[in-house]
Amino acid sequence: MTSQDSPESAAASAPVAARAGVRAARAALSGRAAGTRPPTSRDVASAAGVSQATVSLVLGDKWRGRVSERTAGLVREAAQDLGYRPNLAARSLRLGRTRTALLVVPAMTSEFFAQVYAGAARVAAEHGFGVVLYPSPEGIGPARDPFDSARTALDGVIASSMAAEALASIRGSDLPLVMLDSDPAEAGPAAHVNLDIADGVRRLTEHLLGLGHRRFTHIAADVDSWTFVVRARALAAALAGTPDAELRTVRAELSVDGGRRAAETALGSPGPRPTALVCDDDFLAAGACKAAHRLGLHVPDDVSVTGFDGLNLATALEPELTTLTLPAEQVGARGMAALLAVLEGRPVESGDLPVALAVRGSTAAPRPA
Amino acid sequence: MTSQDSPESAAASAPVAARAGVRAARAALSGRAAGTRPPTSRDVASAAGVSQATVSLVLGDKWRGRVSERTAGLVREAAQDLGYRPNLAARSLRLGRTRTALLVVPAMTSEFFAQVYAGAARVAAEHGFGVVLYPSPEGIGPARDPFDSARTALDGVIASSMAAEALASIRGSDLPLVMLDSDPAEAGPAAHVNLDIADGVRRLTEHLLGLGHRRFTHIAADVDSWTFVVRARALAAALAGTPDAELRTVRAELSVDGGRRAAETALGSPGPRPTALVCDDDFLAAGACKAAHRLGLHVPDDVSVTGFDGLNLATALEPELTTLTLPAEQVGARGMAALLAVLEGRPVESGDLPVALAVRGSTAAPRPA
DNA sequence: CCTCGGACGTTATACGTAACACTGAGGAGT
DNA sequence: ACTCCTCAGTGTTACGTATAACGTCCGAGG
Repeated sequence: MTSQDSPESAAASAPVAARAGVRAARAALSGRAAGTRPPTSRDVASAAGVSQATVSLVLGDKWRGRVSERTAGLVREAAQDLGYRPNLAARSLRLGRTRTALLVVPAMTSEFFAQVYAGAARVAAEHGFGVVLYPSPEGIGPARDPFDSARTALDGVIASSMAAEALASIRGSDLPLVMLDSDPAEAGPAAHVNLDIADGVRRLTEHLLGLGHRRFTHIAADVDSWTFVVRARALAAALAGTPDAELRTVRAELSVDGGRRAAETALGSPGPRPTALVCDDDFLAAGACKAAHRLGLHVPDDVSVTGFDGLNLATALEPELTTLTLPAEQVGARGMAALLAVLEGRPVESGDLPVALAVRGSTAAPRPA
Repeated sequence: MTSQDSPESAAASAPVAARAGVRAARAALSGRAAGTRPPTSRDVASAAGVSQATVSLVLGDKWRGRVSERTAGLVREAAQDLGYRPNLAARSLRLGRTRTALLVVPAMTSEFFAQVYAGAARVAAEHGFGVVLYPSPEGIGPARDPFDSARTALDGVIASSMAAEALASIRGSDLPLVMLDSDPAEAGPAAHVNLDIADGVRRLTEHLLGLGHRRFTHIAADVDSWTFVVRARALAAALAGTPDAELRTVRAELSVDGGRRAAETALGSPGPRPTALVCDDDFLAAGACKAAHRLGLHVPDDVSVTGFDGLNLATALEPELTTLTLPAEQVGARGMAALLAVLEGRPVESGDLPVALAVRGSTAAPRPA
């Protein structure tokens, strides 16, 4: 290997020459089939008879006025022939950007957040971005923060306020951050995408008041999250205008069974029975329906039940749930759009997303006393 | 390379010197706060007073017998102080591997596949891998294959057989592939992770036969996918041993409403009514329950209904669904484990995953004629 | 005749990492 | 005294891309 090809390149460049020789040989052999190594921009260049820089220019669409139409065509053809795909790692290294965003949600197994992901991924794909998920917020094994190792591979973060513990370490990094459905007061410098939950709750409450309900119990998620705080506040505010309305609250673990237990408590308590159970999400509402059933009560005639989120579950139940349908896909899409805006230095478009009230079979006028 | 190396390299190397000078100045200024550029292994090296190569050795855990305990400690301390994180793009470029797997599923908004993802991500994280999702198989805008641009950033693929259209382009690449719940006959060279669905269906059928059911209708998913083919086959096979059992099939769009319509057809058909509706998934079963309700039939006394998958939905319904619970998380975990095995050249551990029969309130003995 | 812009490219880096090939010092063996 | 190890590291390279900084050729203008 201590080749003597040209007189003086001697010691230092010997390995270079050797390697280059090997590669040249391989490349010359068949152009592409050698070793099945994926083709690089240099391979395209030599196939097209131009320099690697020109390939980069043409395929990067920055060639107007710098490369002739004919040459550009040659390059594109060669790239096509070889099945050239740019190496993303090399590009990221060179540019210092990865075109990848991190989405942090409490649990992907929730249909709601799955849709948030879908929306974010859709918008991302339209702009050549990818979306990765924060791996298992539930925590795997020893609590090594997975964000830690991945942050060099990210351009920005979109985070739900419900993923509290993950947020701490993310705040520490100086990555652009977009918060979803979070307290505007503490979002700090981060952009945020919010829902007009207060308005939705007001309309839901008016629907129930209009049916004649006066005794409400809020089946409240036992989770310390902005979105649930807002729901509770809005419900209280919406009932405040009706003097004879009364509101109690029972906290529930966020699951079907948690909802069932809370509703059994609410419906079995001494004193006049509530006629409307306003639940913090559709699963809680499903549990509430089960509780009613167990106590021999009929939904909606004995007790009305409302949900929150508008998941598929809402229409799978019998009766179907009256619920507030949150535009989950839109939340994700707007979140990604906001992140892209931040990354490009554009102003973030603001305005809360509307929430839809879906009136279905689980609510009706209460039976007269 | 047409250089005249020694004396007059002046001109050529001038920019190098300038750049290096700038960097040296910046680095010297404050060690890390300059420009907020993330620290590199070279920064760690100079902070620890060693070479970059040593840093790589120590942090890569390949230093036994090559670096003294003391020096290693110094390096680790410096890395800690600077908050050093290896640049993943650079590492991938150097190693030609990305430690990233692609998961291809038909829809993330299905709870089942969300759990598959969770399992895959868990195992991946345990091995320092990441999992990305095939972006929107539903197809965004013009059908530019998203896999196309991303394949250089992947080490392997895990794919559900239900994501048919995406599979074509993936088969073309020579990435290691693991198929989930797919036809062993056509999996080809790919490894696969399968479920013992036939056994589950047999147990489910025996449960129904044991209750006295003889007239079955299969509410079959209107999807051309291996897993549904197996379900249909297994059901027919399990009933074959009981001469007086009869089986009809109604195809249904894979949704609650599809299930409702199919069940209305099944229950409203002329001739003796089926007493058991065996549905291809839990959403179809929910629809079947709604259909029964609309026709004034009681579940399970007038008609038994069974689901498939064991989603949260199954226990949210009233009555709760008797269903076959698929170990979705395990499927994802085994898929990732298989991919890791392939990547490391280890043999893939085989054996079908068991399926659990959950007997709940939606099945009972049929009312005597 | 000289020069001066385009048009059309090319050359030479740098990005941050991992790994190979070395080196120098201090013994051990013969 | 010589070689041969081992220890404890260092110097250098290449991975594939994007881009700043240069050429070169050519026709037109002075």
